[in-house]
Amino acid sequence: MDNTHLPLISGIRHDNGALSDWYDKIILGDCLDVLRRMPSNMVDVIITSPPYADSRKHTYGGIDPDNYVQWFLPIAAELNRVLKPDGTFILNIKEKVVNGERHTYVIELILALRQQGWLWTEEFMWHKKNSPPGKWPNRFRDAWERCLQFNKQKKFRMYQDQVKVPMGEWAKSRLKNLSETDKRRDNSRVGSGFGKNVSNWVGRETVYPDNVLHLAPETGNKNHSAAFPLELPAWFIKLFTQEGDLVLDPFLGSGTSAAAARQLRRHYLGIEIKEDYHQLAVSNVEAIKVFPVQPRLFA
Amino acid sequence: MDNTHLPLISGIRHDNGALSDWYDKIILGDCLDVLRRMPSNMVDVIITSPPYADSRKHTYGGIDPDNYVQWFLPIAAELNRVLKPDGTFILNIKEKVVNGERHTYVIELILALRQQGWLWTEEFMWHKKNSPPGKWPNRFRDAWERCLQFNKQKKFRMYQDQVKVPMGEWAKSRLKNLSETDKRRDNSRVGSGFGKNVSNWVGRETVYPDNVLHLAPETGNKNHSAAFPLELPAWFIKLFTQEGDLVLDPFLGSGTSAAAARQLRRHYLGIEIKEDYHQLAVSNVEAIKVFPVQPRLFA
DNA sequence: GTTCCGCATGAATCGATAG
DNA sequence: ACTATCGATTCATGCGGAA
Repeated sequence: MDNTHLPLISGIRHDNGALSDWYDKIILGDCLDVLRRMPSNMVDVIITSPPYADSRKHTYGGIDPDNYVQWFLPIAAELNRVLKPDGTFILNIKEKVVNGERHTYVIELILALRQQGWLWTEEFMWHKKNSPPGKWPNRFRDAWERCLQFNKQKKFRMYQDQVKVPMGEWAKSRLKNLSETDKRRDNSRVGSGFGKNVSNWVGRETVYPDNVLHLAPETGNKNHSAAFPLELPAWFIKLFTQEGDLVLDPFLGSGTSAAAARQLRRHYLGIEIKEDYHQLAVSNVEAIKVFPVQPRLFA
Repeated sequence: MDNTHLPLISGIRHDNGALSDWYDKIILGDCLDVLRRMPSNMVDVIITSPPYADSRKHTYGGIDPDNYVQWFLPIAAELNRVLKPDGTFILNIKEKVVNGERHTYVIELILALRQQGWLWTEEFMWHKKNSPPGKWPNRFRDAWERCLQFNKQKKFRMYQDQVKVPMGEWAKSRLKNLSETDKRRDNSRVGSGFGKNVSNWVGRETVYPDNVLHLAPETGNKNHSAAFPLELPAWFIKLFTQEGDLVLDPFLGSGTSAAAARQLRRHYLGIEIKEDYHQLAVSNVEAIKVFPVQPRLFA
């Protein structure tokens, strides 16, 4: 595979060189080591889905739920350092069931991160429309995950207009179980808008979303499985960054965050410890076709 | 208003009399006092939405978020005592935003309840489909609340079949085609003595739900605002109790939990400290029309 | 080219059985 | 007794092949 246009760690100066040396890299290595070499206050948004406790034993060595907080805290400290003061950290995570109970490592992590200085600004909810099946005598299948938002300070950048949703789309994604009458009502509303003030309708074409995301997890459409669908990091990237900003994912996995960043013309920096995942990420990010940053006619 | 058929606290013996003395009552009083007079192990399910920190100041005197856990723990201890060993406690709650952050009293409460002996079995998510509009520079509108499930032991009663839902739209197209194949298969198998295919497909007209509830919050159809819509407690009541079981809500508010229990022919016990809410609850519960519990001919 | 249809698959969990 | 492994259970999506 030809990665020459995607320089890896070997091409990076370790003397706090130009920030752009860190742009658009997919680095093979332990994220704690790599993060410690990065300059401070350079990342605009961090979006990551760290290995779930014990669930990727063969991939990451498996983090014991009881040691999860202690394992994550040093990494979070570095994430805090490299993040810009007005940047945002999005943590996609969900506690697993241990011995019939939801384990508490996630909520303990929230408390620990606050003690570390992070502000727990918000908890978004990712509703997984097609969660894996399963039935147990004491439990239904799990259809949601947390997307925890942390910040370094109360004032942070947020471009809410970038994630406004057309009302039709919103209603569509609202839920598949919308009744036919709802759909008809929606259509009739569009039709009945004819006599109304056009500017009113234009103004109502898009609405702000809420803090619940309805996305289907990506299932084996390629020959890999992504932790989350491209739309998930894309949504947060649009919300918290502008074109040319830097998106960091310290647990890149198959590269979804970096792919989303590239597609949205943000710079990306991904770190992945497993070589096969790293290769997969490079390949997946390469596959993203982007227009040149200035797709205009020659002057 | 004629409440004679809904005896209140004054009609209850304080000597641990018959359990049925506590059935179908709506009690005006402080829930901690009332709970302490109740016999142990008598309640099948507890469903409640306690006063939100600081947000009902004029109603409940306002619980400071920083003291929320300490305020709730003694109540939770009594709830644990009165709950049957195989019963379930559902806590509908959502942390409010304080000083730009989600406050931590809810997740601290989870940890404290576990230390008290509760098992944190599951966290259901209530997605509020029509959440009230609102926009802030750093935050979207909040469209979900937690429904925390706690139990006294790993084995608890759960009637999953009672909350099955129709299959998704996707099944219709498939069901058509597969029904023909299924019939053919069934015919061939009838000859060989295996006749379970048809019944399998009949059973598959409904599927088990997941742990995300999609309900619209009750909008001001009365002149009050209900903490949750009737469907919310109804769902948990169907899931965790059978007809004739006892449903407890120690913070009854306008009576939604008791109304749902009555409608589903469960016994109810509601406690409410504010007199106007108490009256409202009595009125709302009275308004629920139910068939007699034993609509049979005289023996 | 479209549309339709069949099929594999996913960050799961429990209870029983085995060591 | 305590840990490790395995089978059973189940929904909705998107891909690929077929009509």
